[in-house]
Amino acid sequence: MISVDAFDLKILTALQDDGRLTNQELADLAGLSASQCSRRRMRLEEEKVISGYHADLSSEALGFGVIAFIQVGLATHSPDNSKRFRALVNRIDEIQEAYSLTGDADYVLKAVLRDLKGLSNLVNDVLMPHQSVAHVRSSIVLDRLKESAKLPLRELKAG
Amino acid sequence: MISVDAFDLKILTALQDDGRLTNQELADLAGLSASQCSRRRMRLEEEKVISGYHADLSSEALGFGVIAFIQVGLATHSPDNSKRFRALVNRIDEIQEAYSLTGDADYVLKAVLRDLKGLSNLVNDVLMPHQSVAHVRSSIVLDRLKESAKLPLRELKAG
DNA sequence: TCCCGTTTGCACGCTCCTTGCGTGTCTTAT
DNA sequence: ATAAGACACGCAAGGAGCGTGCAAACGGGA
Repeated sequence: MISVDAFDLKILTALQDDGRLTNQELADLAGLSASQCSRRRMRLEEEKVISGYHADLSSEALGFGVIAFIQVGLATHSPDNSKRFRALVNRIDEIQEAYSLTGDADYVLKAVLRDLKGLSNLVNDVLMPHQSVAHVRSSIVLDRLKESAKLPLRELKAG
Repeated sequence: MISVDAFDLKILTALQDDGRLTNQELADLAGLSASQCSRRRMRLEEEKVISGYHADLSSEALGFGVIAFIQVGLATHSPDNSKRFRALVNRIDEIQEAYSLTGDADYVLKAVLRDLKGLSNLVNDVLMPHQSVAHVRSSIVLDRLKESAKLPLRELKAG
C-alpha cells in the first residue's frame, strides 16, 4: 500500500502548484533538507503518485477561442460500438477530456477549438457521421470560472 | 502581438508532455542549442504563453474515487447573485473546473471527491442550501476515457 | 536496555542553467 | 549595391541544482 505522510503531502501540494520547484525550495516549504526532498520526490514518482509534469499553456495566447462540452449518445451499446467510439475519441486531439456518465447522455466530451468553425467541423463532419454515434448535443462555454487539475489535498491526513 | 514560430511550437509541445524536460533535451527535440531553448522558454513564460508548470497527481493513488459533473441553476441572474456563486465556487477545492454554458443549465462544475459521501455533502450540504442556487443536478463519472489539459498544437502553423 | 531498521542532514562529484560574447543572416535606408 | 542595424544563433564559463554515499539520530520491538 502506498503511504503518504505529512511531509509527502506538503511536497505534493507544492508541486501541484509549481511543478518546477527546486529541491531546495521544496525543502524550505516542507521543513526538510533538499536531499531528502529529492529522495521523497523520486519515491513519489516511482510509486506513480506523481504521474507526470506538464506545462500549462494559455489557450487565449495560442488562439483557441472556443471550449465546448459535447454530449454524445451511442447508436448501440454493444462492446464493439463502444470500442469504435473510444478509438475515435482517442485520436482527436481537440478532445481534452472524455467521460461516460450516469444520467441522460452516454458520454460527455470537452473539446478545445480555434473557433466556432472548428466546433462545427468536429460535430458535423467528424462526430455525427461516425457509425458509432446516434446523437450529439453541444454546449459552448461562455465563461471559465475555474480550470485546474489540482486534487483537494487539504483535507488529507497522513496515512 | 505574440509570435510563435516552429521552434516555439516544438518546445511548447514537448513541455506540454513533460514539464521537467532539460534545456538540453528540449534542444535535441527542437534542433536548437540548449542556451537558445532556455532563452525561448523564458520568453514564452514571460509572455504568459506558458502560464505555469504543474505536477499531475494520481487521484486513484491518493484515494479520490469519485468524479462528478454538477449542473447548477441560479436562483436569480442578478449580478450580485452571480458574484456570490462565483465566490462559493472559488473557495471549494473539490471543484476543479467551473464554466457557464449555453443551453439548459447556468453552470457546470466538475468536482473530485473521496467517495459518494463527499459528493452528497457537497451537493446537499454546500451547494443546495446556498442562497444563490436554485437547483442542482449531478452526474457521476463511470469511466474516464481521456483526461488531459493539452492544447491541440499539431495543426498550428508558425505566426 | 539493547538492537535493528528507517529517516535524516551533510558533503561531494556531476549535471544543468543562464548569461556574455562573437558570428552569421536578414532587413532597411542611403 | 552597400552599409548599418536588428536579430537569432552556438559556444563557453561561472554558478546553481541534483542525487548518492555516509554517519548520526530516531523509534519501535524483544
